[in-house]
Amino acid sequence: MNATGTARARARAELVLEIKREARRQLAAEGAPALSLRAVARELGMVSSALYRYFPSRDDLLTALIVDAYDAVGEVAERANATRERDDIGGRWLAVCRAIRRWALAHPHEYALVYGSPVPGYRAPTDTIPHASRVPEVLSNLLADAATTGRLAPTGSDGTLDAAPVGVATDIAHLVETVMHGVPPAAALRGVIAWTQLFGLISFELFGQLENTIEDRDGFFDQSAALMAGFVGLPAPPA
Amino acid sequence: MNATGTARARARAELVLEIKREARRQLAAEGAPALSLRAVARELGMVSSALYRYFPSRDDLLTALIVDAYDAVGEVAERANATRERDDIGGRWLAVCRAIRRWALAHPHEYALVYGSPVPGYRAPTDTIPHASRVPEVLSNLLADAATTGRLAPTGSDGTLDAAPVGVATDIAHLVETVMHGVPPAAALRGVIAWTQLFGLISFELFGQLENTIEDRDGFFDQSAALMAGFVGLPAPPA
DNA sequence: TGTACATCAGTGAACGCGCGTTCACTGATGTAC
DNA sequence: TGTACATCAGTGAACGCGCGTTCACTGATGTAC
Repeated sequence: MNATGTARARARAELVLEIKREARRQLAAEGAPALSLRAVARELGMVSSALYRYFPSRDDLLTALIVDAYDAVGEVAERANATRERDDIGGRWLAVCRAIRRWALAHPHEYALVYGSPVPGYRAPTDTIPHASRVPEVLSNLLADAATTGRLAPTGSDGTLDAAPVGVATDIAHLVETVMHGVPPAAALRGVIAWTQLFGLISFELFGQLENTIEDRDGFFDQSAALMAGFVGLPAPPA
Repeated sequence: MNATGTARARARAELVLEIKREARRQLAAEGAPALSLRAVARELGMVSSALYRYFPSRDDLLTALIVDAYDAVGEVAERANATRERDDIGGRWLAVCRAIRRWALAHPHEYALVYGSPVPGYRAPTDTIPHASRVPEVLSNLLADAATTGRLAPTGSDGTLDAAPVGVATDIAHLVETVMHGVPPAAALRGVIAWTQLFGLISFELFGQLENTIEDRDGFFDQSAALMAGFVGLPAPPA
């Protein structure tokens, strides 16, 4: 009865990991809709019904994979963010953008699982929300750091949202309150837009929309990250 | 043997349409991976093997749906573009963006079919390319019109891409040559970025990433379109 | 216009497959006294 | 420390289902003379 529990509990925890590992392998090979409990069990040398000791249904296994994927991309974003000096806002921005893209290219099916079209018939439970928030939080912190250290260039007028409908102003105000402390509303709005651009570009690259248009994917991505930094008012990333 | 062909040929053409219509209905209800030839046939009151007279395999039916979806979104973009005066660049931009989004919201599964994660095991044939190009072409024409009528604001330095890697410069030069006639490279680059942002935002809205973040979706979308127009150097859309 | 033949649409049965999930069971591990 | 009982992991068979695709066939439509 030590910290890691009984032998049985430890075996159980390990098998949960192995099941997810094998499921992730099949996800990478075939995509989410083709993921099957039976195939996972087969590969693990178990009988399919045995999996029900660990996951009550296929959907629960899928949920676990989604949570893991969000955590994985959240973690690479956090780590990339931490590799730069806190004051090196431009460097942090570029590093985070690149890290997310690198993870996406290395794990295209896991990326698709969370940022692609929803799996039909599957409805994500609310437990995934905190895990999904890790990337937005990194970006929000970055913006907040830029704002509070005076490194955020003014974007139009005085930073307020005079042209925005009241609904948008409310949404942005809420974001500023909760995660983007000290960020002027105009910059916060642009930050959210940059966030959608970042994932839009990665999805386009991964899902084939850049075919025959942009061949220098690395170069284009860096250019895009630099220009979007400027759009938000962040200092230019180091070249 | 008139222009529409024999009775048999006309019946055939109609049935092809009906099959696609039913397949689209099931797509909307269940999503692409759940689309089955048998279910389509059943709903049409035919035996499943009869469908093979019209589509040699499930993948061919899927390809037909993809082509139709690209054409549908391309057409709404073209029509929206045509509703404004040719010189009303800002108005055209906003109208096109909104039309694409409206179509996406009305046909989420068709949108996901072409802009979402690829269907596993399905490899799109090259015949889809021209249909996929219709939206980019509308946006490119819009940019070209802005440039040639002097309505494109300069974006940094002299419009050249001095900071861009050579690969990106080549890609952009190719775009300018083929579809963005007369557009300065710097603006063309920003145009492509805006294109990725547009679809990134629509995908985020459709696939649930804006949940608990942006509630005023309409307002946010318009704000985004306006700010991205500015980013590219286009005139501000009318409020 | 009428007939003989070719083309095509649609049928129904079958092949072989894989899936998620349930259930009664055996045997091993853990717990309480 | 030893024993009696409870908990849990994994088995194997089964249920009921739907899928894509093939194939030999019937009967209707179209074509050539």
